[in-house]
Amino acid sequence: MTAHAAAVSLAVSTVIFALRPHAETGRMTVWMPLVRRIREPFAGRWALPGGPLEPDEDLAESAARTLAETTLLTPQYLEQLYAFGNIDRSPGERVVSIVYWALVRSEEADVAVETENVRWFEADSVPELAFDHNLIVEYALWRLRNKLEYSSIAHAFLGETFTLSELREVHEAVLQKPLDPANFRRQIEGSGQVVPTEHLQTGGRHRPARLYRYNRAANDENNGPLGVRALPGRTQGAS
Amino acid sequence: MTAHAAAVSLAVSTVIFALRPHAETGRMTVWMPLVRRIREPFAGRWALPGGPLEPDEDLAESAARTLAETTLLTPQYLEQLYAFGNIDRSPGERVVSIVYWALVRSEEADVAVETENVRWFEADSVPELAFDHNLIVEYALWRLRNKLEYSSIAHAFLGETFTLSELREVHEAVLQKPLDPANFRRQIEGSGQVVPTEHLQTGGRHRPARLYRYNRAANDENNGPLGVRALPGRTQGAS
DNA sequence: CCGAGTTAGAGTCACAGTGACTTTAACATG
DNA sequence: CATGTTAAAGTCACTGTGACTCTAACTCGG
Repeated sequence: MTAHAAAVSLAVSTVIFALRPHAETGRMTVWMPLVRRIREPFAGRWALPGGPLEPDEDLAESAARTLAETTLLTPQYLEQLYAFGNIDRSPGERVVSIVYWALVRSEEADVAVETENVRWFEADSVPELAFDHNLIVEYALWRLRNKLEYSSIAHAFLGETFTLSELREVHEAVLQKPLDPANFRRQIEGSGQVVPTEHLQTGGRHRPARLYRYNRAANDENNGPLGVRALPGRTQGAS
Repeated sequence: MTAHAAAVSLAVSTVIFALRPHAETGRMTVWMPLVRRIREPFAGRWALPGGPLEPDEDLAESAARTLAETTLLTPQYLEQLYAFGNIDRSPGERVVSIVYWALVRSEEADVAVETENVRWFEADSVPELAFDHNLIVEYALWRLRNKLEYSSIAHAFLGETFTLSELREVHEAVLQKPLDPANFRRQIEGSGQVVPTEHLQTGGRHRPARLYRYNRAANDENNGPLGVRALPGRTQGAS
């Protein structure tokens, strides 16, 4: 445990997910912001936002910081994904990257900045990235789709309150398949992961839909000893 | 990503699980080997086996090496657990620990060495450990019990072939509850995660039991892009 | 050599959850 | 005010599961 300063650098990167309408079809799909590398190796290539771990910050803090610095976004959900540390993953030097994945609200992603060096890509068709970041993106997408089916993280893409149709749209966008509205309603309501409010959403040319709110208490139970929280500001991880 | 040598040390530790009979009851329970620290901080305390990451080895390699050096064991299963990196988890210096968890066969654990500085503990009642290792053990146990229910890792505790009763005994030991033999058989056989051999195991004072073998092909599908393998020697992780 | 004891392994039954589908409610729009 | 649209509730057949029963095939004690 008592290591002297080794020739191994430690970096923290983050895969950021948001839902945005597809270019042509207009349907919601999964997008992520990438940053252009300005130095070697892989100068000019797109890569995940991140940077070296500062000695005075926790891992999740570092992820949130670099995430905010490059994209000006604040995540609704932030969880550690994996530590990538193969010897040859960075040409020339040895870098171990601890990667986080984050979910941001769609409305926030809509007003996100796009600059010369920050651009949004559809998660399923990112270009060839720097380092092993294509593998990382693939793994993060797999985790997102996996976790959506047994956990309740979909609300992190939405606002404080939402209709069940909106929640279903999130599921459909992530899982890339249509879901039966009636069955979806039955499952979500039965799981207790959301709680109905007394407000309805009118305006559509149809019957008004009830607004629901995420039920934190019912979901905190199955998170294990590390207790991943779904709020910004509060960091999670080891104690 | 291009970090200069920071004041952050990087270590790799491993939580090793094996099944051994309980001291009094004789029933199988989950055990783990711990090593006694011989230097500060926490000198004298028990801790997870591990050490600093060498620049020329992958993360999983480092886990397997320190595991073998201290306990002389070779794991049947080795998977990354989590990266612990809170600022104050190690007094005085900043250490980020990438923790793996491993499963070893029961018969191998039976002949494992016990020295002054290496001792086996029951996983549910380890003493107060060094650093945040109690939290790490708790999380690893949670992952083990969680993953046993949706994946097929139980065979890693057993030999090449095994009866369904032996496999059920592993599940009962890990989950700490009895399972109905008939229902367990139905589920395991239906899942296709094991395949029957043509051999029977005689010798018990009852009807002979068929020996089964782990079905690698049927289980490799749902492991995600990282493809966690269940064999020693072969390392997994990022490419 | 036989009966008792034990576990292997197959089978039964009631019940809960799910996918596919139908029906009614309540809005906006033309 | 008729029409289109989605909300929300309800129906039905099917599947997997927990609890349980029954038969098979061995070892061991007498």
